Amino acid sequence: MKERETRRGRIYAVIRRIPRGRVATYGQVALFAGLPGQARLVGYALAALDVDSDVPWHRVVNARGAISLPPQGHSARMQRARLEAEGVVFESDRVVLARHRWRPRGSSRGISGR
DNA sequence: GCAATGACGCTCT
DNA sequence: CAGAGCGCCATTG
Repeated sequence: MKERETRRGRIYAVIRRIPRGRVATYGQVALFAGLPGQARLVGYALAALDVDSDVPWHRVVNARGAISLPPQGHSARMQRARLEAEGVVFESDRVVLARHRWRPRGSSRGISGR
C-alpha cells in the first residue's frame, strides 16, 4: 500500500490547501482533485490516512455540513472540537457552510454571496 | 476474480 | 426537514 497513491496524494494535496477556519465538502475536494462526482474516493482516502499525516482531514465534511463519522466516535468529537477551535460555527451538529464553505479562486460559479 | 462494504452526493417520496 | 433508493469507484475478504 504505497504505490498508485496518485489519486490519494492528489486528494491530500487539495485538503492541505484548505485555509484554517474554512471547511470543504467531500464533493468539493473530489472536484478540485480532478475526480468530479467521486466524493466516495475522498472519504476512502481519508479513512486510510495515517495518524502522522499532516493533512487537516478535520476540515472536510459532507455536503450537509455535518461530520460523517459516528457522533459517539472519538474522531468525530475531535474534528468538531478542532473546527470550533478555528472559529467554525456549528448549528445543530452542522457547520454553517454558507459561512465557512471554502471558496478557492475561480469557484465563484455565480454565487451572490450566499 | 467475484461479492460485499464504505469518512459521499443527488433525487424522489 | 427526514428517510429511502440509486450511482461511482477503490479496497478487502
